[in-house]
Amino acid sequence: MQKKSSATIYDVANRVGVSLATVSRVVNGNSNVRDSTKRKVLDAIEELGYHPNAVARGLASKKTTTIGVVMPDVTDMYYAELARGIDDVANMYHYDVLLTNTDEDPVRETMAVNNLSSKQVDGIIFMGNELDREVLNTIAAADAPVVLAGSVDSEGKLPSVNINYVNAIQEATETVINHGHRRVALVTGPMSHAINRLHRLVGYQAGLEAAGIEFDEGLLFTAHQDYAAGMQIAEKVLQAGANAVIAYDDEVALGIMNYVQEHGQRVPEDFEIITSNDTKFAIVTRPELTSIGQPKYDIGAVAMRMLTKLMNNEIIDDTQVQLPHTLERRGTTLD
Amino acid sequence: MQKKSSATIYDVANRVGVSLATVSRVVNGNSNVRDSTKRKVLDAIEELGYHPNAVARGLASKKTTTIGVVMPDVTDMYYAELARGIDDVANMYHYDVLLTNTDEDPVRETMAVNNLSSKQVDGIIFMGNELDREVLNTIAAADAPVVLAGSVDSEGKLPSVNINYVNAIQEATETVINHGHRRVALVTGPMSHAINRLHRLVGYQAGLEAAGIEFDEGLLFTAHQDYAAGMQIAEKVLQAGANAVIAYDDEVALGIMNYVQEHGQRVPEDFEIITSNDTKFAIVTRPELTSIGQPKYDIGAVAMRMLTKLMNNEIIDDTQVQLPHTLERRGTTLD
DNA sequence: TTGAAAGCGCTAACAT
DNA sequence: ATGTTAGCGCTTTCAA
Repeated sequence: MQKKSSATIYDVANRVGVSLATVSRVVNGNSNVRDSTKRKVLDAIEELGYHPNAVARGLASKKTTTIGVVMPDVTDMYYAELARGIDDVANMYHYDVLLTNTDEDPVRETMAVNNLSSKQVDGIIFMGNELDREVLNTIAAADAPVVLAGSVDSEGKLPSVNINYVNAIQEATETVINHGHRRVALVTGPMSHAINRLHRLVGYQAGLEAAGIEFDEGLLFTAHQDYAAGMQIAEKVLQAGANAVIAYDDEVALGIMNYVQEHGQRVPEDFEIITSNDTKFAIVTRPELTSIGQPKYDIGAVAMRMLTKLMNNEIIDDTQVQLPHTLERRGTTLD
Repeated sequence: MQKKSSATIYDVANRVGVSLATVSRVVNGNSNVRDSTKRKVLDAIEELGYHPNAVARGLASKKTTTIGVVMPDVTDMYYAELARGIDDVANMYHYDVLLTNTDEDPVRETMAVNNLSSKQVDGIIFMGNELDREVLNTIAAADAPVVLAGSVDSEGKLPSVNINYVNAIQEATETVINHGHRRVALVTGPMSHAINRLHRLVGYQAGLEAAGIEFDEGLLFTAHQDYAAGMQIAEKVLQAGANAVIAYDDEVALGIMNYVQEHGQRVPEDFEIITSNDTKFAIVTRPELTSIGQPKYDIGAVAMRMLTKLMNNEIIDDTQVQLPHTLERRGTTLD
């Protein structure tokens, strides 16, 4: 099978009788081309079916107009919605997106970033957990800016777009407490992740403290980010005597909801639930999930927009953006 | 800001005192290198922190080890799960994935494919609807093989991985009819899409015919692929006097379920529902959705595997793969 | 406004 | 086993 090698810029130049440079100029919209020649070049491009080779262009210009997106899992609705925001504004600015799933495995996160920089991406959007120093160095060496979307780094120094997790969780915690449910459990991911240790837990504790409730480590739970894990942890949550739960993931929250309901709890009368991501999952069940409202699409979109500026060496006033969050009161809380 | 230009193959060669070719050989695992020099080269690579530039490699070798994935929407769980299967085996074979959302807009599908081929992807996985002739030609010209995943082309000629939609829908239709629900509605996407016209509708009609029920066009409905659309169409479904529905999308099915329940129907006693994609959405509600079971991850994985063979010019016995489907009987059907 | 020419970093014959 | 030498298709000074 022979590659029907497509026309190159050289063929176009030849056809018209101009130099490569001239063709390159019209292709790239450079103004310094006489209208008549421009027209001739355009015609030749049309006739020859010429399409610029982005790889060659990337090598010559050192810009690939490609960015890398590193995320835990596309099938996680939260990240998928961020990814959609990223992709839309990436397209808007004519960037393509190289996508990698890592399942939050630090080893794969590192490999992903290294791989992306060998592909010479112009920038990276990172979603996940800790980006270790080594990786950061790799990125720095590759001179590709990074922005975190819906993620935090423990030093809080990297450009990032988030909501204020501390406040959001605190408000959620206070909400159920105010409804008289004072045994509130917190279900998050591992405390080794900065976002859980430095944000969610802190907000939770602040909520307790505001109500004068002593922190009880026995009400702290860790669960994987899926429905089955929610079902599983729910048993322990109930055993711990909780009558409310703040969950960090909608599928987990749903697992908990179904489990507790099937074990004699009325939701929300006996047991309240607030979830964190307000994905599509939150509204398909009965009752619907009360949730922290996050502008997920916007988090992705703003992160990507910030990245375009970084890639362009533009000055950015604030690289630590916090978008507003809400509390979407629905059926799993009282009132 | 100055790019700390990283080491090139040239630097490594210089350092060791060998030629570019030799370094290239060890980097690419070519056996024709003496062990001692190989070691020296490896050391130099380590010391210099050399990372191969994939763009340069792509230009020289005409292989980018990148494939393109064109899909309607990452936030659609069905496609997200396919994408995960694709990504996993892509990584397994050391390909990177360039992802594009098209919202099933033919214009954007075309643009996406054109763009991907200008980026010189080695192959494309397409999910969506009709790939028009023009686009197909573009791809052919780019010499990049394409395989459809969870999608069909009206001519049925492109390499593809699917389930047997006709049989699956027919079985679903017969199932509810056997339960005595003979007014069964079909909710799909637009009939302009081959998969609806040539597969789903056909299976539905076959199911009716097997039961000796006459086809009633009034029980045919079109809805967007989301929850709100399901809610909306449900009203009409009820007005049409249906007592069962076969839906092509889980979110749509959920919208229908919630609507009909809120309008006096008991599910499944009065009204049965069978959905098609068996995504995570199917099991989080009460009742859980009865669904056609599709090996979504595998559809993606197998499609990607097939693509690797195609990119490798390997002989493939069957380019029209149909994976087995099931019927997952859950709470929205009787028995 | 246009052209000439030197790369970008690497692979792949072809020699040796 | 290793080196030489052309490119790959394009951008980008620098001249004209």
